[in-house]
Amino acid sequence: MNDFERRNRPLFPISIVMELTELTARQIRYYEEQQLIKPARTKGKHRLFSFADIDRLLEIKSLLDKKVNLAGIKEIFRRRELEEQEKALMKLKSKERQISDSELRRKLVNEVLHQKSKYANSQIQGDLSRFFH
DNA sequence: TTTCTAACA
DNA sequence: TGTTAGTA
Repeated sequence: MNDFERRNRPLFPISIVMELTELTARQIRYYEEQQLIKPARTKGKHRLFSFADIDRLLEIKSLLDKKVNLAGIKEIFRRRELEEQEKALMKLKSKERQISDSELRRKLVNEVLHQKSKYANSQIQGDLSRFFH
């Protein structure tokens, strides 16, 4: 199990979350109603919170202390998600470039080893394969 | 007993 | 946001 799965695993009933966050059940349910958190549910419809949910609730509490209203908090979370998506996209693009580079290298090596280069007939066509593994 | 939803204060 | 009613 990786860290992401660990952080997002639904484990705690609302009573535990109330203790950890010092929020009332009413507040926790209300923040969910306002889409600031999305705890999982048991088959009996009871909420199950993850460590990530708890972190989020603590941050909500902190921001409310700083006089940020729920709309503002929602906006902050929205921007953070956009940043993360942007970051994930850059990572994918980077990976694609790496694949392209390795593919290009593979083709070049293949050309030289099989003397397919347009310089195959030049005098430097000598055995370049010794430069590759 | 705990938690849930809905509704009123 | 607190509180209460009636449930599952």
